Amino acid sequence: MPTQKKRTVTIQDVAKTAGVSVSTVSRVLNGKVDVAGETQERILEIISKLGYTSNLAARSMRSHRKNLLGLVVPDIGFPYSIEVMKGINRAIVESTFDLLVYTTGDIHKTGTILHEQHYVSLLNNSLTDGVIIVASAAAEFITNAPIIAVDPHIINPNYPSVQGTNYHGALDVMEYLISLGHRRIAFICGRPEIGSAERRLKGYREALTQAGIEIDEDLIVPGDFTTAAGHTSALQLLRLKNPPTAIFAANDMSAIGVYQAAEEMGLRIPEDLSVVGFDNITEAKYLGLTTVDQSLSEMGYIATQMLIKMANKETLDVQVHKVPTKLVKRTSCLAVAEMSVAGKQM
Amino acid sequence: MPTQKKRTVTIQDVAKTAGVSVSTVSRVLNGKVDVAGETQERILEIISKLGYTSNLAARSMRSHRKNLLGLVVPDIGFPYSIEVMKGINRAIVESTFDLLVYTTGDIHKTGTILHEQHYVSLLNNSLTDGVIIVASAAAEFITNAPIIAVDPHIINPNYPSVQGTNYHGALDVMEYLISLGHRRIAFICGRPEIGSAERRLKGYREALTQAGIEIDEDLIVPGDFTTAAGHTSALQLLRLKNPPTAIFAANDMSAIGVYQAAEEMGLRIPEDLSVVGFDNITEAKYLGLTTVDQSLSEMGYIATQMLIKMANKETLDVQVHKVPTKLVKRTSCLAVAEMSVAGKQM
DNA sequence: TTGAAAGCGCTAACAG
DNA sequence: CTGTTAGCGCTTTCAA
Repeated sequence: MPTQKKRTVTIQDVAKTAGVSVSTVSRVLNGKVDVAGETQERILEIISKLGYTSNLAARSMRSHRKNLLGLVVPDIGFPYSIEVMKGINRAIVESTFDLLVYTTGDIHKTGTILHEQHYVSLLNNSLTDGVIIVASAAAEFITNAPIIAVDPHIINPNYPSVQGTNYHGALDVMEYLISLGHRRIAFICGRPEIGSAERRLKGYREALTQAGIEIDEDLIVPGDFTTAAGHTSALQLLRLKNPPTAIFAANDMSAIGVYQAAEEMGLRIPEDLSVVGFDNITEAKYLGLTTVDQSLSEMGYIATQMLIKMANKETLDVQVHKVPTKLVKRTSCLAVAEMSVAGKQM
Repeated sequence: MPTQKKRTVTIQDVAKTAGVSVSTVSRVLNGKVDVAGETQERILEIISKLGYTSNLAARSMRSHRKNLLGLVVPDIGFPYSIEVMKGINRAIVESTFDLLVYTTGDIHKTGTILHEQHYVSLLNNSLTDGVIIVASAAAEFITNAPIIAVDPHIINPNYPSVQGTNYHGALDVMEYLISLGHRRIAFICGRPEIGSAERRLKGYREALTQAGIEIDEDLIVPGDFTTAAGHTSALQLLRLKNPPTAIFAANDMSAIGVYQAAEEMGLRIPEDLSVVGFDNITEAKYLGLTTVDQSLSEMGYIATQMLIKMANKETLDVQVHKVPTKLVKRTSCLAVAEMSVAGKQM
């Protein structure tokens, strides 16, 4: 392996080479003003000549402000995490903070709540000035530095959080479908342990009640946010004696399952069947399916800004920040594609 | 702010509470066998009661193996980085390593080469067992632990790397376009300082030469991988007295610019104009544009596996690993959308 | 089987 | 303006 030093260059080496004490070097490193110009220059030169880099670990151990934010996310490869990270990224760009993302690659690799708590502590107790936790299942965290949760599973967590308006989004969906003349509208559930999924279901029920449409429990079918489950449940619905004319899926992954099922049954969307999915992050948006955009990226952006405020010891205006959802109506694939190009939504 | 301890719980606190020395606690923490079963249980209990988490910084400073890999990316919000991260994520899941991603959010925030080198050292000299660096511009790195580069700008870097077969991919594109009967094929360049962009251009030229088509330098126009530049250059091309019948864009972002330009000129794709873009990661794939898939995610996957080998002190079979590109022919948006659903490429 | 003590590389008083 | 000194929290000999 080329280009590798045998031993790491430390502040000691720099000090020795420069003929000064380590504290002087440290001062230069930290941009303190009380160093003679000549000394400073010499040290800087030696630093770059030796290829010295300060040891993050040692530095974090001593000083308190690190200008580093942490992000704990179960994986970094799925659309959901990616959307949130886009927003976080934007806020980081605008700030003076850097970002350290910690991931185990897979939520199933290690367990959940315990590990979330562990990683939050790991980062916050040593390296970072605060951490963002995405889709957290834990009810509380032990940490010195501030934390903020994006879309926590718990509805009323014990920590500041950013959440989408899931209930109202569901109301919007139903209002739209009902305005289209639908009376038999089915709902494909999300994972019941997740707060946001339950709010969507609640909105579904409430909208029917308000519209004076009797709730048919046969039209409420299980799901788990996957395309496979959406597919299965949609088939079940479409084979009913009295099938629904519209299906509201708890997320866009499930909606794609519905799309597949409709295709297999030879049904056309939206002529024969209206399909709406919550979320707007997967290929559903290219299939002409109407979706609810809860702007995950916006949630990441706002969360980061809130965290930075906390790291700067400013107080927060609200403990729970709500990001509004938006119904995105679509009719065909081509229309979408052209729209996204015209709007330069790259 | 609720749920926050005033002071971080340290190994000292655990030791004191358990009535043992810190070294005993440390032994338990590190799974050493020479601890009495009874003592171990008691300590474990106290650890969880106190909510103790070991300080990553302090730990890293003393021990050498950290089971942690680093990733340095200029940003985590752009399609390019995201694709690579998907593959890295997959490899991490399969391994015993965790991943720490370091980003400044934006390549322009801080500078480039110097900062890349800095971050690599930062991670590798303290926290991680090795780092992956994406789209690196630096020619060399000073680091103790191993590094691997994904798609480095430099063609022959001084460190192990994973690269796409850019030259051959370009050859494939040209073969395809020529087989369609095109003779006037234009090329929109990428950033000239980037090795992979230059290889694509080289492939373009070589293919023309081999096909006995004279190279018209007017058909080779500048670009910088952005949609805007692709748009401008495409307009320039299409307004030529003798315009091209096909355009090969150095990446898919530029290809979208071409798509926009064609639309403005009232040209239909592919009837009036064939468009091919290198890369397969943006919405280009939903616009019916033919693209070259260089499987960035595969590159991330392989790089991670190579890095793990190095971290385990195994030797590498090759210093430069080539990941083959693949031409993805498309004719219309709908076809693609259906294809991707049928294939369940979520 | 356990404890005491020596640092890892760094920053932050405190003197000078 | 600069050096001395004392740890940060942890792992790791070395003794007991």
